[in-house]
Amino acid sequence: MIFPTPGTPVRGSETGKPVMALLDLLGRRMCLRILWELRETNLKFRALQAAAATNPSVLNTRLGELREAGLVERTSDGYQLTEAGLNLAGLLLPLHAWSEAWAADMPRPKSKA
Amino acid sequence: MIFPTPGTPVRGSETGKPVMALLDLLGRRMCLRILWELRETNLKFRALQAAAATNPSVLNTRLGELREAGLVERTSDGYQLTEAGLNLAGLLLPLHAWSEAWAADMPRPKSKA
DNA sequence: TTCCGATGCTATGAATAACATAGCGTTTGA
DNA sequence: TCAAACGCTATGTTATTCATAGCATCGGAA
Repeated sequence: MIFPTPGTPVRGSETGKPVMALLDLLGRRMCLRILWELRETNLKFRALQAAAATNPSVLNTRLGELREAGLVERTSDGYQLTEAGLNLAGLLLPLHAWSEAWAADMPRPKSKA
Repeated sequence: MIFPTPGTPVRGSETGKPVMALLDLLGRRMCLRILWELRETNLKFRALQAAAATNPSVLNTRLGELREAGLVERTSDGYQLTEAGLNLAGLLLPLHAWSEAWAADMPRPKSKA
């Protein structure tokens, strides 16, 4: 599959704009989740697999992409975010608070209407 | 497929935590992209399809999910973000600047080493 | 040195989702 | 009243993901 890289076309965009490559990358299964799980701790392969409740093939594929993208690196202490990865994860942190407000506004889950 | 809703299990998490539902939702193809394209303008179905360079079935599926999630609504003037959707899209805006810095740090696309 | 368990994957086949394209029924405007 | 735009749905093919099994390596204990 196309590897999302700034400067080259990706799914949904031929322009090569970095943000398009990023949106393609982040839109792949478990990608956001991996960044989320690693945001404040290193995790080894199996621990990450358990944390994200995924299967090894998808995990390994995503990890390969994230390493290629310079967001994740493998150390003797497991996978961890690079400096760039940490910066990106930092941008994702507000999603937590947003999601709580979102949940509070959603009548469906507990059908309290 | 499981519909990501706060309070119910989603792919990758049984906890029902809102942020997990959100990460599942955002991790679906074209979901981030749709939010991105609608961030500052309404778009009708076909215009959105062209903007995101996708096919109508995926687009329609995602739009259904996003409308269920209360992030997108359909008006006589096309699809637009709800207030919640606008708030979320606002959180995504910094990705643009981040991606530019990311691209600048990546030696690969232009192999300038 | 020989186990054993943990680790980091790879392999495989089935299930699911996405893709590309055609086209249908309705609305809008001329 | 006709044509173009619109919002999709349908269909068949391809790509991705899922679930599970299993293998090679490594470190530590016996």
